[in-house]
Amino acid sequence: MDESTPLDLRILAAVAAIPPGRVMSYGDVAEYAGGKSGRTVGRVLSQSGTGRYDHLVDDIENLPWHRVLRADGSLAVHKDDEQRQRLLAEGVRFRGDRVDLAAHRWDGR
DNA sequence: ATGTTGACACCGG
DNA sequence: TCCGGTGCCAACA
Repeated sequence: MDESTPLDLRILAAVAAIPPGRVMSYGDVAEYAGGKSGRTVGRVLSQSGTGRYDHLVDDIENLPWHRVLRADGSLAVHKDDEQRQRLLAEGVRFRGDRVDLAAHRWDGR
């Protein structure tokens, strides 16, 4: 995955690489994928379900978008319900309405 | 070209 | 800790 790869694709690949039970913030993914800001990551994920990237990602239906959350551990505002269920199902611990980042944050290795 | 709009982040009160 | 304001980047109208 080098510089020639489109940013959108690198972001999707980074998300797809997050192991079950682990999470990354939008900013983390942006940095890991060589992007500029977390906003870009949020934009790509928001489009991942519209068919925009169906031709670029093999199993887009199975993209673990729920493992990406805000820097403070709070969930994506529009999909928070489903996101919480999916994370709980993977054993992710919550502190109230936020994920315990210290315990689940993935560094890409 | 110019303003608006987000699945964001950081800082100060 | 909660809330606003401010900075950001790219897509869109």
